[in-house]
Amino acid sequence: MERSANALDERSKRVLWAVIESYINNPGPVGSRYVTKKYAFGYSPATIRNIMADLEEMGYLRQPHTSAGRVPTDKGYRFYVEHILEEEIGYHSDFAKTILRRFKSIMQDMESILSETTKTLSALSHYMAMAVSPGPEGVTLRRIELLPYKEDRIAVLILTDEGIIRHHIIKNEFRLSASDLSRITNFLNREFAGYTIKDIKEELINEMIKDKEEFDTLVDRALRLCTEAIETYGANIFITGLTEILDFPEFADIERIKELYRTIEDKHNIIKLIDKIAHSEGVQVIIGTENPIKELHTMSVIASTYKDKDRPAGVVGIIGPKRMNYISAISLVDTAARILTKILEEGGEGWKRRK
Amino acid sequence: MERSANALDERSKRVLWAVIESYINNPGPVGSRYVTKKYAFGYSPATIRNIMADLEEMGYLRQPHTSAGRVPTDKGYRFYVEHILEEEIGYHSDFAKTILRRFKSIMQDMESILSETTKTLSALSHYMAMAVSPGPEGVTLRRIELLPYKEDRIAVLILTDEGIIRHHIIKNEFRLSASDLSRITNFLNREFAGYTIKDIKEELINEMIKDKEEFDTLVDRALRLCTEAIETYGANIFITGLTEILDFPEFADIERIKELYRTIEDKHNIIKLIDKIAHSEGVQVIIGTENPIKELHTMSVIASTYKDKDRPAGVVGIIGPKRMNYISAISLVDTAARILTKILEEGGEGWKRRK
DNA sequence: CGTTAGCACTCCTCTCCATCGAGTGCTAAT
DNA sequence: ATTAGCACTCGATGGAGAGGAGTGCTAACG
Repeated sequence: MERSANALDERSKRVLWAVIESYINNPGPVGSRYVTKKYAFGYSPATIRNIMADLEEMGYLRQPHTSAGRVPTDKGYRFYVEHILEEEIGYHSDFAKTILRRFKSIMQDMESILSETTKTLSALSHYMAMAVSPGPEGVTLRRIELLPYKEDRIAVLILTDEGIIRHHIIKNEFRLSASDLSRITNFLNREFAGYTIKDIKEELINEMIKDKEEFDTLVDRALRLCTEAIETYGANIFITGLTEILDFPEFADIERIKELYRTIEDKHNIIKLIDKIAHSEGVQVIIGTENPIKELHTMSVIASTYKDKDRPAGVVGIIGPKRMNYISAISLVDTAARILTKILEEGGEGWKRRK
Repeated sequence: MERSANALDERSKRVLWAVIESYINNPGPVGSRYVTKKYAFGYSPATIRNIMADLEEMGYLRQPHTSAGRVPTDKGYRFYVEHILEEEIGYHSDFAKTILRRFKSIMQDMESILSETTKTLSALSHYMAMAVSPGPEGVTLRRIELLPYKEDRIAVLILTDEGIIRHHIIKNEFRLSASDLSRITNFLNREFAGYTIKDIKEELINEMIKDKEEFDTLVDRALRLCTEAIETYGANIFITGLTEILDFPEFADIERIKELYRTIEDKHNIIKLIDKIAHSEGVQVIIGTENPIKELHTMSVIASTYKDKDRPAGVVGIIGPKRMNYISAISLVDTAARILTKILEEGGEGWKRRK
């Protein structure tokens, strides 16, 4: 009955698949009899038990306690999603329709779109949804405006190609007049428009401050002013739909909820996760302990990057229990990423109206 | 032993006070013996029992079940906070210091300040904190800017006296040029600066659209454009610190947490609550069933309005279990409201630097 | 007449234990 | 290799009983 440690024959695969599907559809360990009833394999429970014992030995399943049914391990889920990912991922047209309809009515800045996306995504998937806006390296400055605000304040408006808008208030340290500001604005746009925020932040400003002696004081002041506004630029994280997953039996334990809530409230935590996803191609599935965030070891994350000019811009995804409907979740996330990529593409040409 | 239905003699008051304080300090019904031990009244438990029975009859206390200790009713808490409110409310200087220190470093727009305020408030009180930014009727337009953005988009920037900044993207339906926009901007500022958003929304625009024939088409277009941007203006609600109250024994029940979370996630819900508070003077305490929101019947809300030009602008407050430390919570909320009022006052004169 | 000691009683909470049932692992038969 | 049969394990369920906190009542007291 010995079989090589990692090779799964066809029959084992089918049983493993059956166990995982059963477990996803209703919680609680799945037993050998249930599998034989639900899936007509043509084997008796005893045979299935043998196979399940093998699968356990190989690390795909485990027993919560002796004489309970089997439950998939992270390795088991991994097997399951690998097979899903091999298939063509279905474009989720319901989702696409819903979300495009919403966008048509708002047609707002990118971050409003991301916020709407997470809402739609969590409503349709019944899991938590998250989205991350492009970071400094993925955002190209289109226009910067310095406007006189209050007596000693200036409002800085940053408009980007990606449809992200940020405003910022800075002190008018040098008591610059409206016409000064207008001149500075022109200068800034001439110098910096078309560069990414990251480039502006790291290279240009440093460089120009270095040989500032060559410039007149107004330019020097312009650089100092916009430094503060530029430096605060950071990606925004949107997370919605905690209520959606609250009813899953895996959150019957109150400590779990508290832990989860604390984890997502601390958004810096999520950054770690994003890095892992941002530089990979296609839909990423992170199961349980594969997650760098310890608090999410009981959860699965499905995420994908959306792109701008063929470079990864931001991340969109779903967070749910490990026992989640991977097929529909993967399809939803993939669709979301495609839509966001499309919006950015069209945005580059001026956000043409969809027909 | 009968005594008139609502009059509390001095001794009863002292006992009631003792029971409530005991209950606030540690959960679980408080018994007659505990009271005599902890507070040296000079009476035996039996006497206290009699008094407590009277207090129960009058509706200030109740028994969770026969032969348990007493627990305050909402009426009991009401008695308690009325006495607190009669006293001079202590200015919470720790809080004031902390928050002013933070503001000094950010010195940002009003909504960032509100966001920071809730964070500090929840961290210091260990309850949930909320804040509401001024609504359309409390916000005076200082400046509006229309900037060409993408090919067929215009970015609208709204700057207000209260330090609230909003940006909005609208369609450039009329293919207006940069110089058109600049002329429109001038026109809008000339006409509307100094009015509240509400006034602009309701009266001015309607009026001007009515006799639009008298105006040239550019003005007509200007009005239409800014209508959309103005109309979306709404108050923002900030709520932080759910994690702070998660550990209180009243949330040992998982359903309670879910319910609470759903309640605060639906921000429209909170609006109802705000109305009740916004038009009252001083610190408001809303105990349990006094709350118009049914889901908050097990909670208490402590809130106060902050003002701008002597008119109520927004609301800041704390949400916690009924069994909460009212004395410190009231002091914190009062201090927060005063600070925000002060910031708005100073903002009116140009956000002068604090010395 | 208010106050107090004493005592029976109530009701919650915790723990223990028996039962039940689902599901396994093993063995022997096919 | 597969299967039927069976003993066994372990969690879940629920009832019984002990323990304890606290009350309400009564009768005695100053």
